[in-house]
Amino acid sequence: MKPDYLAAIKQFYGKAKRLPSYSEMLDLFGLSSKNAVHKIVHKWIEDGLLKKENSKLAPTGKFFALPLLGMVRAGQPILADENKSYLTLDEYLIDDPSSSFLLKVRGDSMVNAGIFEDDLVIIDMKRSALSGDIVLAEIDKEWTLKYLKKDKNRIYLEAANDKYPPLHPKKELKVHGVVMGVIRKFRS
Amino acid sequence: MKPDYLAAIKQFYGKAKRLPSYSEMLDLFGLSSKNAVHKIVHKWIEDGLLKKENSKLAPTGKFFALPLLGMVRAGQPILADENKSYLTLDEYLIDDPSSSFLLKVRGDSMVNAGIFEDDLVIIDMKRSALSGDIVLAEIDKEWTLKYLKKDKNRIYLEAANDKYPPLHPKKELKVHGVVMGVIRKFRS
DNA sequence: TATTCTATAGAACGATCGTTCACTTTGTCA
DNA sequence: TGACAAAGTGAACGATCGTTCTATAGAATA
Repeated sequence: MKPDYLAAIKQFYGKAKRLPSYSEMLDLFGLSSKNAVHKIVHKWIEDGLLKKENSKLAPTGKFFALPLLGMVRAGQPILADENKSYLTLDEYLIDDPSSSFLLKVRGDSMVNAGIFEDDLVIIDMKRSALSGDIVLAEIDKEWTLKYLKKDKNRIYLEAANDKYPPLHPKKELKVHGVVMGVIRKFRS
Repeated sequence: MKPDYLAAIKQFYGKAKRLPSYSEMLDLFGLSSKNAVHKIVHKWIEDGLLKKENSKLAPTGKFFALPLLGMVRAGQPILADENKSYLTLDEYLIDDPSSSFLLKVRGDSMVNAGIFEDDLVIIDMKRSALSGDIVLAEIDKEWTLKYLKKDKNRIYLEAANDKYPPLHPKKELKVHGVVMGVIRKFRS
């Protein structure tokens, strides 16, 4: 049974958020020669898992991203080598980390948009909101998650649930952020 | 206008997936003394953004994770300093990266579970599926995304859409993975 | 203006870095 | 069995690392 060096270094990166040095890999892999490590790393670089960037080791997307498969109806969903695609959820969903945050959803006003209670939505505070966007808004001092709509010259909010009527602001309507995406966990 | 060193290093990490060395920070920050960098980094360590791990620099969760806010009804959603919480989407959704992949959803058979066409679902191939889980299954050579149900001793599949009837396997039913979560992007 | 504080400069240091050499062991296949 | 390839050992190297020292410049304070 050969030791799985790749699993070991991935686990290290997962915990430390950095790659180990060669010396650390000696311990990690249970080896005693840096040359052995050097060869292993060299192979990973050739495989495109790692790369040398400014003469320092860094992971590529392939190293820690997940493969993305397409569903082929009535066939096995396979990721052909040619059009392989990998992505990390953070990169996929978050455009600007410095202006984004997550919000745990309360209420059922957006169920028709597929946003349920306890889902997490990613909010970008710097994005300019377009009509039709789902936004985090403050309408007459009340905060809520709704569709932003424009009717002639008036701006108002609309739920994605027939139970709730459209909301027209009496005094003011502030948009605090645009909902970029939603994530929901089924199992833990 | 003071240069925003933190933004610079975050941008570096976002691109390279590693922290820069002190020498690289010199360029990055436009400084010419490593001592200046050393003090800046020291401050970040004190603030809990970075940490020394095995005498090497590594980011903490606070460095790159997003703040998670709770929605307070009729109040501003605020993250109090005491119960601050940060998380990355990858860590939140992916339990075991080595046995997981993403699948782009086709069809509307799971709309009632809030899974729409073109959503991405995270599939874990090693999880054992429980009754009621959403699974990626192969039923009589056809691949599909459905609820896994158990009726007495028989196992079958059920859509989350009234349009579709339950599926009982004629010959075989293989579960290839459990749907751990779903993500949907509204804006790009 | 004089004083204090903070941020940066500049140089020096030992420690660790990754690379490379020659050599040995192990496993595979004809 | 013999030959070759793959994987690991062990030592040496210059380069770069992060730390620490003292010194200087500018802003803040009084």
